[in-house]
Amino acid sequence: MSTPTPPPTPAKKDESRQATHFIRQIIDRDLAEQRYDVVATRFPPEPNGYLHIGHAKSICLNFGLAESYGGRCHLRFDDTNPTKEEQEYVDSIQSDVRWLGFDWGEHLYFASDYFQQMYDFAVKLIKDGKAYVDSLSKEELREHRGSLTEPGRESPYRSRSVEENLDLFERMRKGEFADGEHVLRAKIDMASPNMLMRDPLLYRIVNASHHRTGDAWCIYPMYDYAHCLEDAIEHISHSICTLEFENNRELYDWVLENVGYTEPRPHQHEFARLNLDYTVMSKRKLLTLVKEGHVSGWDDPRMPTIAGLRRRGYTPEAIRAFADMIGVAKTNSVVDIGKLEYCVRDDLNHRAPRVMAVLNPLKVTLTNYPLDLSEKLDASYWPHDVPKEGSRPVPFARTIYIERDDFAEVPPKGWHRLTVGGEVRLRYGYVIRCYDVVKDAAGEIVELRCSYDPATRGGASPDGRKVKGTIHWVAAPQAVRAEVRLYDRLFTVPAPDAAEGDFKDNLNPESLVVVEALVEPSLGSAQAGAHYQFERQGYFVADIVDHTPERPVFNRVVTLKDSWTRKTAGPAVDAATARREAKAKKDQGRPRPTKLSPAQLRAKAREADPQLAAAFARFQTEHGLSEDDADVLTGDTALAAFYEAAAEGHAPEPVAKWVTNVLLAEVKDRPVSDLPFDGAAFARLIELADAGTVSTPGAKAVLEVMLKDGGEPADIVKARGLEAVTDDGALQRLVDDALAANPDNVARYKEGKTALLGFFVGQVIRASGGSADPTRVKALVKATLDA
RNA sequence: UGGGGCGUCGUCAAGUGGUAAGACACGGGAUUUUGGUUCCCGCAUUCGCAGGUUCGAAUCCUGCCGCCCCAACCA
Repeated sequence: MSTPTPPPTPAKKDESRQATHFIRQIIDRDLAEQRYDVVATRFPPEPNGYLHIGHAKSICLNFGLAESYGGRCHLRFDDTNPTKEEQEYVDSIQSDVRWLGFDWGEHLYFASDYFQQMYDFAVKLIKDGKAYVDSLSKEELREHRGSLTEPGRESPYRSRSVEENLDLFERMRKGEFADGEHVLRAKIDMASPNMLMRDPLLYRIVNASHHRTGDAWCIYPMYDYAHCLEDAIEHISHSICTLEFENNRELYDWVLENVGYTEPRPHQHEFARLNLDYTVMSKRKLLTLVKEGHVSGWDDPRMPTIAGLRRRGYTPEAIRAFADMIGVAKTNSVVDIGKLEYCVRDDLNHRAPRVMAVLNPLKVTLTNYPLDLSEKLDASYWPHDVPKEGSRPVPFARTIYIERDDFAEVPPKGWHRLTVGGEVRLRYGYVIRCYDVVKDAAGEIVELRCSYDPATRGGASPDGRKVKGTIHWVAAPQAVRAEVRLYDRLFTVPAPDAAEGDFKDNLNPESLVVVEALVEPSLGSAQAGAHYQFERQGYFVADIVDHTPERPVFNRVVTLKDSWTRKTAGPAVDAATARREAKAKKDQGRPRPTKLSPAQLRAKAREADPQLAAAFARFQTEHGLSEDDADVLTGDTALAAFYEAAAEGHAPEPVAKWVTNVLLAEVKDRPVSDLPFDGAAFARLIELADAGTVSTPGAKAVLEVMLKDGGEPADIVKARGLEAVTDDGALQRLVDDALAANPDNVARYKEGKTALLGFFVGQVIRASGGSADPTRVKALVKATLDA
């Protein structure tokens, strides 16, 4: 034997990769600005169901962030609704998070532990006149809330005195009222365009026993009131949640500010939740599957729950790799379930020993094998490319079983397996040849009669003969019977929750197929939870619940990638398309308010203000501006005035372009009236650029300075040395340097990659500190390159 | 009186005025006693569409289009 192949060096893969996503950028910024001393995140599940793979994404994000920034991550149960929450869920959640490989240390918290503090804050809000007890019925409340397009109406109880509110709220707490009789609301704004700000409910009466606080409380805080307080009480720095809470952020901030929290305080950031195709992810739907018995429980191996994936045989490492792979962003997306499968294969490949198991047995008799011979063949647990040691003896016999699929009477083109008159190698065994097929009365093949070649023991080919196929097998006398559960995706369509009708209509009837398999004897001693690769078939795990030495039970985690049968792959509608189509159907006829565009807003402003309307007309007739430019410049008075001042005594057209394209981009939402310079100064800057005294990028640099400190453009140009460099000699030297520094790109340019021209121009302009005149640089670069 | 978000390859996803990263999937080849693994190679002249600004635009401006979220005493 030569030296064992060294393990592949992971260096290449690991060196650069610290995924930087928008949340990391926010944290980096906050840390740089010293807003927080430590990064503190939290994973805040409500204990009303089992965790699923979507939660795993959030767990990996929150705990991963804390770990990588040397901070902490809390596990906090958001248990503010006693009617839905149970201790069973509290326990399962903790065990799932731990199984995934994360540790909250001493930071285990419950929202219910803060009920008194939250109550006290509510009293403060009442005393400050910022909260009131409302006594409207549920229906009245809804009516008063208005709609997406109409403002709400204030409740008649909104003006109750502080004393009355205090009294009522205390009596609510004491249990003097029935469910729904009163609520505590924040006094914000019933006309807010954000529905959540229309005097949101803070507390409701729920006469129910809580799984932790028992009957100590009969009023419970609402999510929007409670969650931000939980974060603040725990000194969370970055409160990360999913996109559907974007609208809640305004209320999150309102509550914290109005109960008196000041910076540094927690801030909420939202990312896109995970969607996977061919499954459902909502707790409600998962609960339905469990309750109606479509699956065996929360830990059914077909469920996307952590418990289900664990039982299926997924590893924490695979799930974490998956979380890394899919990234963190704000785009609503649906991830291909193939990525999850890739991750578990990739992980199991190097940790699952190879064994042989026949799922659908076909009897084979080796008619020239001595009747009295009994031998054991040595079979490695690992393929040549997994750097691990270990093997087991596998008994061989005159009668063996092979996979029914590995024989074909009429083989398709490209068949590598057994056929009549053909040869195939038995893995670690012998080369055999089939010469006869035995069928029963129904025409079903019941046995193959083959000969074996004694010279090929161990699968060798001493005569150099080419044997294309190698198949797995088990010796009949020693074969062990095992239950094998073949799992497949739970649904037959990529977006089951979007399709028409009930999502359960799309359940895959073949998501579980149980077979009685014959496995090699070494599997008789398999331990529950142990992973194996059944060669050529897939990865399997000894079921952690049902597997026993007497009755082995294996779950299929995932099949092997199969480039032979794959060519029959179906058309595959992608999930996003399916969802979209279904949604379009659902939405038909439902009135939706349409958002006013900026153009409409500007038109409205002009309608309301005759001065603006006049300016709009004047800019077109007197200044000769296009309707578009005139429109943009007359959305508000300040901008119109700024432009008009700048245009005074200058050519209007370039001024309009500079204002709309350059200035607007820089000031964003800041009103131009706040600028530390006026239109006239801006006009002088444009003149400098027009005259070629400064280049365009140079002028933008000047504008940066003016935006910050004001000042006279010409002075800034002089002070910063921003005069345009137009001296060809100096420019040529810079060009030569840039070309010399990038020989590869010069070569690629000459091969036809002309897009690189911009690259070289950029290099030269950068080298000049932004003062080189781009037009000249471009000409020089091109001439030099083409020479 | 509506508001808040999002559109970059089949699927995820970098990119923040100067060469459209990477991964999965897919196609081809090499190695292979697993039709597995591994290794090479290929795979967006273009970033929802259209105008504009700029020497140069996925990135800036304008318009249009599409998608998601909000009217629970759920979270």
